[in-house]
Amino acid sequence: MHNLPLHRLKHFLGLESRDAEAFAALLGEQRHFDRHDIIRRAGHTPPEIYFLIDGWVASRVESQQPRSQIVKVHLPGDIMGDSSLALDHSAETLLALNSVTLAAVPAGALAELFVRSPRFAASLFLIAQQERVWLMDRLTSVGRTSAVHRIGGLLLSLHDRLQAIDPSRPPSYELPLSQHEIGNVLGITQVHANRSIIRLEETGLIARNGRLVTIVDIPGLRKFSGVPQREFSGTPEWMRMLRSLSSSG
Amino acid sequence: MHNLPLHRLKHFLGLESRDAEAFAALLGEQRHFDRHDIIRRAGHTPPEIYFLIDGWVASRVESQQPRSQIVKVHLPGDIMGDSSLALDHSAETLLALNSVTLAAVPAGALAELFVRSPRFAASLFLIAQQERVWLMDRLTSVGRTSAVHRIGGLLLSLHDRLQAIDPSRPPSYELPLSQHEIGNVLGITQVHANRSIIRLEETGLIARNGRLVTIVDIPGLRKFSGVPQREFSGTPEWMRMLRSLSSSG
DNA sequence: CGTGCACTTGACAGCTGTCAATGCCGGTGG
DNA sequence: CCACCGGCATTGACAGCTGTCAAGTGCACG
Repeated sequence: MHNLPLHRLKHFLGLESRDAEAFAALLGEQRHFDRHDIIRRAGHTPPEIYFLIDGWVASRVESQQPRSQIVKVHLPGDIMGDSSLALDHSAETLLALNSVTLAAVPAGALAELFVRSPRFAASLFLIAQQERVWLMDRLTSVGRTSAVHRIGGLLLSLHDRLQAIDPSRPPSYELPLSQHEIGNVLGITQVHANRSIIRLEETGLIARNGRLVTIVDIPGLRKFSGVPQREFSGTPEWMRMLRSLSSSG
Repeated sequence: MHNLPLHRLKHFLGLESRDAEAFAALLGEQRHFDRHDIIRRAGHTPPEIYFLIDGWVASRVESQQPRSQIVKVHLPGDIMGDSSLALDHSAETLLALNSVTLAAVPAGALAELFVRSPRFAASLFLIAQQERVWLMDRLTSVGRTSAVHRIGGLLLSLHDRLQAIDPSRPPSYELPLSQHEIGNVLGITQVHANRSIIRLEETGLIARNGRLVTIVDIPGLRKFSGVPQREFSGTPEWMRMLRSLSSSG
């Protein structure tokens, strides 16, 4: 049994709230996937969302082949598939990048929680906004920087997010993406991704050992990649007035 | 006095709901801006959001100069500034592209409406998801297609959104963006934007007359640009169970 | 030991950025 | 009214970044 990574939900809810646990109670059976398994294919839309418990998942937009693009790499604690709640046909394919454990929440159960706790609703709203900000940063990186800088930005932002899950973790992690997939995230080809990784390594900002990536110089890489370090507020003032499960039952 | 463009709010709420009007009642005084005026600068975060009543607004992420990137072109009916509700320091600068009329809603008032109408909360959540999907499509366009295709995709998606505001509108509109700004949206330089626009015009898919853009062949341009036509569900089934102002007072 | 997948490297073409000059046009001051 | 000016659009020349094609290497796995 995994210890559920509720850090993202709790970030906006605040520590006194029990809403994260209420959300966890909605989770269905845990499902497991292996690398390259497709969790949900674009076009299908079972009205449910997914909570990523363990492993990495890519969210890929299928434009006309072979122009698909990985728009998000999900890490444990992420909510997945929610961007397709607004669509009749989901926009993204969810693809396991390594061994994955997740659980689903039906949209109806989510709606009930929206009613029971406006604060939970606001929190989910803010998490979606957080995803928008990250997506905007990624668009900026892809739109305005060269391949080497994009790689740096990707490796750094993954580091930042892993750090948020486990602050005691050293600046080093196993990257389960192939270079083809890395290129797919960054909007470059596999061959050019390879060359750019090597050139980034030559700057001394990162080091590699197989797929183990180490950020050697975090401030240096942050400056180099130009990716801003976003500081997301905890529970905003206006959110404290919202009823939470902790105060209603 | 403008007729408020509530089409986007009503899309998910459904016609029987009075929530869109309740939201409209929260709007502060109308404010006016001229082209090039800065509505809100990145870094500042008054806890409020904006409702765009008339005109076009660019949302620009300020990375280290001069690497800023326009991540969204807002049209009437859009909610602006909400992606920064989660941040201590807003990520985006809002910039008037032509004559703009808008009104603000304090975050506190928004929170009250979240409590009074879970259905409104869900609607705002879905609008944020819709923005995520569009942003994902834009990232795909920038990441995986050449400059000519990106221009086509931008012009087509603007057409689609204008069409959603006024379905009777002909496939022709005044584009208030300079070529420098177009390049800034697409992740290319002004010079290359110019060349690409001219090459797109030569395909016969679009026509120009000054800044008046006409989409000559809509299906052709859709195929050419590779931008999918997203169909956003109206009120999803799971949302119908949510209490709305129409049924609670 | 063969097979398949991922990574690496080279050569070359094509797309895009940079630098620079020209033309156009509306607004301003003389 | 006209000269001047600044912003924007257009064009040319050239360099540099990135994609494509192709071949070779290394490694895990059966």
